[in-house]
Amino acid sequence: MLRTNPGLLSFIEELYLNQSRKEDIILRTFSKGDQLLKQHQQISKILIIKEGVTKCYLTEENDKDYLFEFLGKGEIAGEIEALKNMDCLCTIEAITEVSVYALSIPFFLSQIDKNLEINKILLHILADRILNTSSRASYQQLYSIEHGLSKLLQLQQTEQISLTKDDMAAYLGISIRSLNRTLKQLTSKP
Amino acid sequence: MLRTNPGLLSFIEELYLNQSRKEDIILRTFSKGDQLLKQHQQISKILIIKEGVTKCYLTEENDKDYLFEFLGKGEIAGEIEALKNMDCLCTIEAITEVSVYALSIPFFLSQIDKNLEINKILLHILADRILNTSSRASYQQLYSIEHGLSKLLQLQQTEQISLTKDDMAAYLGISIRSLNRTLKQLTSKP
DNA sequence: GATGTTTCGGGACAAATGTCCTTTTTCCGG
DNA sequence: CCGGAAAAAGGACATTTGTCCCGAAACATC
Repeated sequence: MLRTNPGLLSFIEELYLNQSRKEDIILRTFSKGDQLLKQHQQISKILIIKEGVTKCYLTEENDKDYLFEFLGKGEIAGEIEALKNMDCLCTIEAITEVSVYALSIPFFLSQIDKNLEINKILLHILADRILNTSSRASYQQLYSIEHGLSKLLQLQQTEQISLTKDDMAAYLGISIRSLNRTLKQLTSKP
Repeated sequence: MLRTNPGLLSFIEELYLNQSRKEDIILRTFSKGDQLLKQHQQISKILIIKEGVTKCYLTEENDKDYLFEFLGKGEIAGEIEALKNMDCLCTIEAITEVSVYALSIPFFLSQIDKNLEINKILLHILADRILNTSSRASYQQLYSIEHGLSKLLQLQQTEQISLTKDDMAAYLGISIRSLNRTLKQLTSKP
């Protein structure tokens, strides 16, 4: 639900501190609501989240949002777009204060081209993401919306964040009306 | 819908012909209905499809199947499980006669460990798969079932295969009853 | 504090979908 | 060719979900 990757974070942290040029990896901060990457636009940097939580979503042609995941510490964004040289697939938006390590694209690609270790790390990241996406897709068939919703509510507790109802509905893939109904059920029953 | 990867196929073909030991990559054939990999079981080989079409699905605890994709020439299976050293996520089943290149797991992992080129190839494969899965997930929100269904029917025409209704329903994520209804609509209207 | 404006929740209805069960079709063995 | 079993199709109903819209609450303005 909230994805994190501590291993990648410490790896990048080290890269950041040891870099010779001081332009390959820079630190950036964003305020709540800022868009780190925008759907259909060219990416400017590859981002690794150092602190904070973002949401990753895409807006479909019918104006509905499809919210893929919440990204936390150590999660990476933009790497697929860089690899495939394509425009941004989805929008990454800060839902808390966020700080990130931003790698320049040439730097990232040159590393991919020659650094075996980074390749392996990235391979595992992408594999994890596939596992995550796949299991979520089937999860939404298997479990009831109640189940997903209560996990969302939990997430807000533990992370001390507050999601808008729009976000919750977009994540669960339902309308706000349905969300309200389910919320009412949840609060009355248990 | 039917995924293929001609580039990977010719790459493996070459590896196969040039291998020194004759056990790293072997050829295998399967009949329609055979299961190449089975969910929850350990994988024995990494497979690359040389010829034929398979379906990739997982059976949920409520006994419903979730059909991810149809895999054709050049598609790979088992690589994520090998990488993450885990049991098979889904079942791969032949829906036509199928022949595959089967790589031994130690061979595959040793290549990953030291061969930069294979790493890069795999990276692109996984990136493609993420793009594919993501766009399909949102696609199913955006487009009507009619749309997906007519694409399925087309696929059967062009590939000269015939899917069972169960498969079609599992792919579309609906019940057979719904599938029948939609089929009727499709045949009456246009 | 009254009034207008915006946001939010929920009622009412319609559409879509699943489940259950009956009817129809298909397929075999005799 | 017939009868019966098995598979497929479809009718009927219940449930879920979405859309539309109205009224209540929150907020701002004067």
